[in-house]
Amino acid sequence: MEKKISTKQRILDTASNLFYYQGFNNTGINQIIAEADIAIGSLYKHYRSKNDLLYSYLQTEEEKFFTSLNEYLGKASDPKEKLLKLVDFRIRLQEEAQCSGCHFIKINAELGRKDECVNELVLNHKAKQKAYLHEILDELSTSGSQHLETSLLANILFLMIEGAVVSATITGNTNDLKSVKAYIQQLF
Amino acid sequence: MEKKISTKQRILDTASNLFYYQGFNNTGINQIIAEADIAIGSLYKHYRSKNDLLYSYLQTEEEKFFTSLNEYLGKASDPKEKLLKLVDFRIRLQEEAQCSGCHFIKINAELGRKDECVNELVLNHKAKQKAYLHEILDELSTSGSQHLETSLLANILFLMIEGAVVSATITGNTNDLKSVKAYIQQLF
DNA sequence: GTCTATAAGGAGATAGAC
DNA sequence: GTCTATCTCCTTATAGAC
Repeated sequence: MEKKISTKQRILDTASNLFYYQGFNNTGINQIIAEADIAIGSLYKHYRSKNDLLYSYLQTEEEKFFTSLNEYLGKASDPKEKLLKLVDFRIRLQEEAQCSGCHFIKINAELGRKDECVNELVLNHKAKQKAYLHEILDELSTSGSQHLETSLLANILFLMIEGAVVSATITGNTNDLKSVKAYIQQLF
Repeated sequence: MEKKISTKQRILDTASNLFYYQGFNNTGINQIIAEADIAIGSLYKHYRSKNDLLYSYLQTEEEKFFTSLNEYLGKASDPKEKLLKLVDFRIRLQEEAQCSGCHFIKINAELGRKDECVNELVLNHKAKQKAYLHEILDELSTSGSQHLETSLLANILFLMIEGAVVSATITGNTNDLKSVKAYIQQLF
């Protein structure tokens, strides 16, 4: 017994794709309702405004990100392997998305920090990514040699990956993400 | 004899600020002419379209960036000092701009790679930044010990800085750019 | 809950007077 | 070269029928 995807979900899926691939400001309500094949009245019954749709989009992406990441790393136990797989995860995401970048960086670039709700979601997402890296590096420093202060190194690795994802958005390839992998290989 | 800034220049300055601080898609022609205090007819005598204004904006920023950078590094001769000053330069730029990020990364995030002219300007700017870092590292590897393949290290430093500038846009501070400086201090 | 019709305003761009 | 007036289209959002 297959359950039909709800209208509300279909609206969110359509809007999410458009926001991500062509930008929030470049996406009109009319295009969303046309591609979701619904009437405008239906949209505003489910979502108060275009901004409400944006918040739902970002919240969903936040949940999807860490669920998928944990799933992807699931088997790995060695911290170095975890680091490499974490970068692999980002490579896979970008290759699946035609190198369209990070949802949160893009929204921040479009809207700045003015919308408090959006900014909080972006800040929170990035803080969680950084904390995730810090956890992995904690395992590394207790099991092996201590190269650098763990906190600084976690920060630096985070920034490298951020830069490499942005570079993927600009160049359309994942070469720089692969450079990050090569650097991690040499570092530990 | 002070020369008055031309109307054309004033249009470009106004548009550039608006594009940078509130985004390209968030900036309307009406706002540009209002803030530049000119009539719409005048704008279209000087620029064919809003896109034409965008190209001029990016070209000007490209020139300003490397002119200012060379000026800032002018005195430095030691390659390690050059690296640190290069990051200092980015810190200063972000602090002067209330951490509003990189002109080119932001435009790429808003418009993607669809507009060939914009994408070429962004790609070219980033390639020049990377090449600049490579040059400095070449001096380092001939004068001192060779830690890593120069090309990979230049890449990695570039990505770190890119990530730290994006982080400044998100957090509103330059802490991560300062982490990059700390990392460079330890690296060489 | 989904629909159509429409409001109210802003977008980018052009014509033509001065 | 600068101006005003205007065109056409699209924007987000609401009202009210079914």
